[in-house]
Amino acid sequence: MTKPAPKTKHHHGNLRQALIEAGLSLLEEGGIEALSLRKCAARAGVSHAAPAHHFDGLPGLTKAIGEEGFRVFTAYLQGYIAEHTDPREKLRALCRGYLQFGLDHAGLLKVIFGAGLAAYVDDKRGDADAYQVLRACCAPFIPAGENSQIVEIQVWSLIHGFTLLYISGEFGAPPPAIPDGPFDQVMGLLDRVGTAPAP
Amino acid sequence: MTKPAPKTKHHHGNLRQALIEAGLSLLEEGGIEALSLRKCAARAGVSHAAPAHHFDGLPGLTKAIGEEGFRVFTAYLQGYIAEHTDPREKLRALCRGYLQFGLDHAGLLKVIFGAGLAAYVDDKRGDADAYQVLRACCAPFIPAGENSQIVEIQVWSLIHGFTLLYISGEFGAPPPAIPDGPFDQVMGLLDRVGTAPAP
DNA sequence: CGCGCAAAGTTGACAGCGTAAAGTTTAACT
DNA sequence: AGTTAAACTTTACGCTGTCAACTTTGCGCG
Repeated sequence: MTKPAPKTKHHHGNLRQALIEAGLSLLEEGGIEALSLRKCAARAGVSHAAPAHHFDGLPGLTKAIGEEGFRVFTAYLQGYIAEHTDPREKLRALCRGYLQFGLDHAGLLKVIFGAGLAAYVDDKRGDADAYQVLRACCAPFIPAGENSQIVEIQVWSLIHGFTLLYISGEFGAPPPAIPDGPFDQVMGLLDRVGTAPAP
Repeated sequence: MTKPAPKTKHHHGNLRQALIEAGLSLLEEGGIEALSLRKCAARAGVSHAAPAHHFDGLPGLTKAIGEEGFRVFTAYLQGYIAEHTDPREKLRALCRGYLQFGLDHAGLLKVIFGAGLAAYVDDKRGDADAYQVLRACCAPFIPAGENSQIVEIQVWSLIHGFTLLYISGEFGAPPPAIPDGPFDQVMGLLDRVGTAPAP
């Protein structure tokens, strides 16, 4: 399948990517508990010490997996907001994509936010990463002359907290498909974002 | 200090509690990474297999530590809301206590929410646990005839997400004391909780 | 009163983990 | 063709959780 890197292929031919994909599949199958350096190596068909030549230990491999996962995460958000034009619906769709990513890839979400998101954000890529997508969706709701970060942090905190609590079962066993009613009700708080406070 | 359990003291005299407290101190010193069954045993002065007689392995010890931590967490929330009577300020104080607990005991917070909060909630204790405190603080803002859970979930999600993102450094390195301005601005979203949607 | 028995704690072993050092293969480049 | 460095393997070490077997302790019951 994916072989776009003909740089060096002494023995294996594009290990590194094979290790990352092994890690991703381990993550899907057994959650974050199941992720281990040695199992990634075994699944890629190399010895347990081979990854050391491509990553800086387990933290390095985990970071690389997180970077890959962050791209998937970004694609989720972009895919969900794509079908909407109204700013409010767009913001709501962003949150739905956030939650759905958490449901589909719970282990990956923990990897991404386990090391601090800053490790994956590449400022040079412009609006191609998840935080820039959030930023763009929040922009229409920023009151004139106010700190833009406030709204972003409000939205991010709300959906991030909801997603983590939801997938860890705090609101009851989560069905794989998001029930529209309750989700929309909770996210109704977003309708107040950026508006004047109630009297 | 704490010796309220003279049940059995064959050799050690209240191991179990000693193991829990060892785990708590390990958590404070080295975060969740530093918590291990063998280190707890060593710190309590017993062999590495001793904990098996008191807990069901590491998961069992972790759960017990989480229960203890949950009591501290509850005390934080109660302490912070105690000094306020206005419902809005009470709700804000609750959130401040939540965040401050996360700052003071980051490892403990991860233990508590790592296994699902439901493991620690004891319904019989009435309003003495953290969720009941949250419930009580949300009660004044529930619109007549509406599902009370919605507001609770909104508040919980917002402060939970904010706390986790804050302590993991997503908003920049967190100072140990919460800066009032930004915190109040973000929590300003709470002022819209339970009010009619904006036109 | 003393005996037994179960609870509490110790010791030793095992598999799995991450990591480091040393050795071997392989490919590329002069 | 020979050298050199990267890629990979092998071996080993310390740490982890868990299990089984053994020793000690002290309570309760005949």
